Amino acid sequence: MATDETGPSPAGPRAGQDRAGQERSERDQSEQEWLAAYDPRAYTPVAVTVDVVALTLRHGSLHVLLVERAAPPYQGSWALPGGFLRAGEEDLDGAAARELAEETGLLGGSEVEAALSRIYLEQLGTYGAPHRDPRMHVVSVAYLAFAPDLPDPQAGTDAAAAGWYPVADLDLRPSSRPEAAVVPVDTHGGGVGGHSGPLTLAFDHARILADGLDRARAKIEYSPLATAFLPYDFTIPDLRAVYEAVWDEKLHPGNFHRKVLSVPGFVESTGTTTERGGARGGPRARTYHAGDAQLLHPALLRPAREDEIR
Amino acid sequence: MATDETGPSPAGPRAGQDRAGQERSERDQSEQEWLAAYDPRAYTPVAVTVDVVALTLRHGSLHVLLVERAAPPYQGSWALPGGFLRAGEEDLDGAAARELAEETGLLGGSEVEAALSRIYLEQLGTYGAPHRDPRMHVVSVAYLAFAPDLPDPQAGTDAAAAGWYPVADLDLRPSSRPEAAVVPVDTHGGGVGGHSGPLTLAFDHARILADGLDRARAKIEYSPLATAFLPYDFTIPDLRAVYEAVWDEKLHPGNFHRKVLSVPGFVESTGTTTERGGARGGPRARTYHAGDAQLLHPALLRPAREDEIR
DNA sequence: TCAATAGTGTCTTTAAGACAATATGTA
DNA sequence: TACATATTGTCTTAAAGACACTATTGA
Repeated sequence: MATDETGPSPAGPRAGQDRAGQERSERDQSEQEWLAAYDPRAYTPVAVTVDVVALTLRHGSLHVLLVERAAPPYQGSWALPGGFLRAGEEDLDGAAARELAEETGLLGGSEVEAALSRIYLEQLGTYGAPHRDPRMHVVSVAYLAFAPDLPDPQAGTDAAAAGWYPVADLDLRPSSRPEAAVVPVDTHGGGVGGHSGPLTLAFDHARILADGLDRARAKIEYSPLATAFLPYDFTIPDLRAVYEAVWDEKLHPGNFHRKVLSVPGFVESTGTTTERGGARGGPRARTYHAGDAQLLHPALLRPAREDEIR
Repeated sequence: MATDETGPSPAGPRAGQDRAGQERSERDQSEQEWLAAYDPRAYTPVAVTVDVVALTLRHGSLHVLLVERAAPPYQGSWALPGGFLRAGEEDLDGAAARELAEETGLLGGSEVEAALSRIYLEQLGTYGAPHRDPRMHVVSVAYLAFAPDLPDPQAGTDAAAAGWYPVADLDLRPSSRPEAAVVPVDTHGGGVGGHSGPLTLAFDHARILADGLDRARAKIEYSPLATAFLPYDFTIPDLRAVYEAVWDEKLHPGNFHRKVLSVPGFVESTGTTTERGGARGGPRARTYHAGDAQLLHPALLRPAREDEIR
C-alpha cells in the first residue's frame, strides 16, 4: 500500500483542496509511472449512492415506490429505493437501473421483464450536504423513473418491505424536508397499507421526491413521456388521466383530445378501439401508441395557476 | 481502526452490493452503538469532484471558462475548472462556488467581488462512468454558471493557465466527446490566444460542456436568467444580444423588444437611457434591470428549427 | 331509459411572426 | 448626408380555452 506521500492528495479534512498542487511534485515522472503510484485510498472517503424516485399510476392516482429500511440509520422508516454505487464496475445509469430492479424484486417473470424494459429513467439531481447521512458524507445521485402499472414489488435484500405508496398521502411540506439528518425516529407502524397520517421519509428523501415530482410535472409538458406511464396501447382518455394525476388538475376532455392529436408524432393510431366502453358508460375509445417525437411541438402547457405567476 | 467485520460493508469489488444485508447482523445493537462502530474507510473508494461550466458574453459571443491542466492526467490539456469535494466540510453548491472563485483567481477586488455575487449557479448533472478518469472511479457533479463579463482570470493553484475561451472555437462533436478516458495526449500549444484549430477537452468535459450549452439554451426560454449575463442595468438590445449569442440565431429586433416588455416581471424600467446611441448610429436605448419574475409567462420560445421537429 | 363519456365543431382571446414606419442617433 | 438602430404600429396566422353538440355505450 502506498503511503500518503506517494498518493496525489493526502487524506484528511482538507483532502481535495488542490489536487494539482500535490501532483506538481510528480511532474518529472511519466504519466504511466504516476498512475501506477496512485493510491485511491489516500483520500478522505465520500460515499456515492444512487436513489430512485419511481413513479407509476395505480387506480388513477400517482404512486411512488418506497422501501422500509431494514437497518440503521432510519431503521423502520420509509425511504426511496437505492444503494451504493459499485465502484469501478458500473456507471450511474446502470446503478440506478440495477437498484430499481434489485431492491424491489421486480426481476424475472417475462411480463415483468417486458414492463421493466419500458421504464423511462433519467437523472434527477445530486444531493451532497455533508450531514444528510449520519454515517459519513454521502453524495446521492437521484434518478427519476416513469413506469407503467407494475405488480406489487418484493422487498429486496436491503429492505424489510417495499411497495407503491400514494404520493398524495406523503408529507412533502418544506418543514418535513430536512436538508441534513435529523434524529432518527423509529416509525414502525407507518407502513404501506394500514398507516395513520402522512409519512415522513428518511434522510432528505422528502426533498428529493418533491424535486422529482416537480421534474415530472414539467417533463410531460415538453416530452411525450406521459406515455411511459401507460401500456404500449392506450386511449386518449388514458393519456389524459396521466396528465390529470401528475398535474393534479382536471383537464377539458374535448380540448385535450384535439390537442394531443394535433401534435406531430405524439401518438399514432392503431386503427382499432377498446373492447368495451368506459366503466360508467360511453362509447369505445380508439387506441393509440406512442409516436416517434422526442419533443412536443407545440408543448402541452399546464393551465396557468394564478398563485404561480407572481 | 475498525476492521472490516465491524464495518457495515466490506471493501472490495462488490462493496455496496447490499448495505443492509451486512447491516442486518448489527440489528441487536442500538443505533448509537452501530454508528460509533461505523468505519467509512471500509468502502471501495469513489472520488467526488465538482466541475463548472461557466459561461459569459465577451465581445458579443459566448465564452466558457477553461483551465490548462498543470498535472497528469491530461497534463497540458484544457479542462473545465473543478476539483475534489471537501469531504464532510461543504455541500455541492458550496464546492462549486469555491472552485469557480478559487481556481480562476476571481477573488478579492471589490468590483470582482460584486460581479461574483451576481453569478448564477445551478447543478447541471452528474457524470460517473467508471473509467472517465484513469486514476480511479471519479463521480463528477457538474454545475452551470452564468456570469456577467468578468476580467481575465488568474490561474489558480491547480492550473497552469486559465481564460475565457470562445465556445464556437471548441470541438464539441460527438466524436470528440469520449465517455471514458482516452489515452492522454499532450496538447501543449493549443491554448487560449494563439491556438490552431478547434480544441478538444480533457476527460469527458466536451460532453459536459455540450450538455451545459443545451441547458443554457433551454433555460433562457423559460427563466429570466439571460439577465445574469449582463450588468445590473441593461438595454433591450443588450438582452437581445444575449439570446442571439446563446441560441446562435438572429432575432427580429422589433418583435423581441415588444415581447420582452409584455412578459410580466421580466424587466423593470429605470426611467433613463444610455448616454450615447449605438456604435454605428441609432437613438439612445432605454435602460432596464431584471424584474422579480422567476419564470417567464409566456416563455420566449426559440424559433422552431425545421431539422429538430423530426 | 338515463347518465356518462368519446369525439367533433365553433367561436373568442391570446400570442407569435412578418413587415412597415418613424424618430434619433453616429460617422 | 447616409446609414444604422430603437421603438411602435399593423396585419396575419397559430394556438389555447370555453362551450356546445352528437353519437355510443354501460347500468
